[in-house]
Amino acid sequence: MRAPYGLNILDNCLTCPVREEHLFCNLSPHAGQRLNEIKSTAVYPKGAMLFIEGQQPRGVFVLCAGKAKLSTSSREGKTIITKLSDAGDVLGLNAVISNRPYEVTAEMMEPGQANFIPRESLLQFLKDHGEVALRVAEQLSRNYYTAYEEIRTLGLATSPSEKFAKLLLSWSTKITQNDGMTQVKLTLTHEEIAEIIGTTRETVSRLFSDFKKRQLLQLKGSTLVIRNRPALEKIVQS
Amino acid sequence: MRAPYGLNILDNCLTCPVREEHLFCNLSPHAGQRLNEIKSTAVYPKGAMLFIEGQQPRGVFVLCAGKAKLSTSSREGKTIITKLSDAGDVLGLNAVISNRPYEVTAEMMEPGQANFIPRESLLQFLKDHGEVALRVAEQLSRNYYTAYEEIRTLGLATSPSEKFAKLLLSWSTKITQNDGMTQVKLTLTHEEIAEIIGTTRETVSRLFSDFKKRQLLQLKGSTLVIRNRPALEKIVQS
DNA sequence: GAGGCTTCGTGACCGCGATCACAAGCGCGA
DNA sequence: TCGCGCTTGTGATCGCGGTCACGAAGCCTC
Repeated sequence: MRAPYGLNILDNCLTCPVREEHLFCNLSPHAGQRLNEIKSTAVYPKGAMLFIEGQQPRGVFVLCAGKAKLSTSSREGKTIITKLSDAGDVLGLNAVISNRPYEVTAEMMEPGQANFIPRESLLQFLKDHGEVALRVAEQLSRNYYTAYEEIRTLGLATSPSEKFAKLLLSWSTKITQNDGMTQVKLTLTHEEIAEIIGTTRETVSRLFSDFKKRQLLQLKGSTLVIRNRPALEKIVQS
Repeated sequence: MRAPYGLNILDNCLTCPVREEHLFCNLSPHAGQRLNEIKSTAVYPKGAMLFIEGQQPRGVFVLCAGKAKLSTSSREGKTIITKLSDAGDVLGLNAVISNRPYEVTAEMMEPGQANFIPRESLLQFLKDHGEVALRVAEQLSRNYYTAYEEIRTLGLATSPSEKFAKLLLSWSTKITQNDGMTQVKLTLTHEEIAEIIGTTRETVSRLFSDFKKRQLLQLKGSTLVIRNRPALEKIVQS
């Protein structure tokens, strides 16, 4: 079975083998059944907007395949990326729970697939299944921690190099290599990195040059090799 | 009845007349009763730390009287204040729900009183009363929004003056005067304001002078008068 | 393979705000 | 009331990073 955008449709992406902490995994059979009834699956091309900052919350999206970036921007056009999401993440939960407008824009960075659960159905579902409500609370709590980390980064780290080092480390912890080094596939443009750490494209460019010169990292094509983690950690130190 | 620190002890500060959205208000009689059993009340002097960043979560504090500041700091000693709390606020909820260390330090800014609910008791209470769990989710969602606003402020507003204006406006919306102007009791030091907007004490001093010169605000003793809201809003514009 | 669009590298400049330093104001307790 | 310590005002300096400007290098389409 072949979907648009060269993507294989996943049969039921609510059952996620990977993420233990996933909101809708390991539900009771009854709850799982009910969830399947109220969800609907759709496929999105690169650049698709799942929802846009300021819109009334229609519902949540459970990302099954593909990556999405969450961002917010000021009137003057300055944009910051607050989170990169991938399969398993639940998007729009805060807005739905608190019935406020989506606080961020969710844009697909590559073709992907997501389950949509309308707001009213979800709220009813949570009322009927109290045990899931507590898991929602836990998920919201995780969201909060992520946001909180962001505050620390933006508020406490003064220099762009500090934030850059922090970002690199956050990438390298995900995929650890057998030897001391770590390599990550670099899918972001300098512009996007700048929007994550709150600086300009040019500064990111200069940071890359600088860090290469200082033997902290290395670029093989689009693969980023972290060569000296301790030194990066020393730059961060917060 | 007279408590230490010149504070009148409140009889039962879980019943709050003011805040409709309060977590533990308007509970079912049974739940309210149960809550009363597991909570304990204490009185704190100015400067008391309810909990400290990094500590294992012992439980939540429901602030009944007094103000508290939530802050986090880096190893180098730089500190940011993430929130000012007053009566009705629930502190430490995120840490308790997700069982992670307290992410901030909560310090009393003036003498006050708080109810303490131990972690285990609270979790059991939430399991027994599913309807309260959903309200916890809503509270967490509000916490998230607050954090999110902070991210926008720190990440999108470039200049200190922008953040300062934003802060002033957030104060002035709370107490509106009959004429165009608003006045607020200023209880924070310049140092603390600096820690809120992420700049230095000197810059805050200069901002005050500057804004006074530009007729945006005025100081009568410790009372801050906002004289030109539209102009402040124009400075913010994000 | 040629053209055009996005992304990236780098130099030059400059202004803002951090830092340091010190004096003056203010409040609070002995 | 005095004096000490916490606050606040303000000047001088300086370096980082934002901004502008341009050219080079990928990369996808036709």
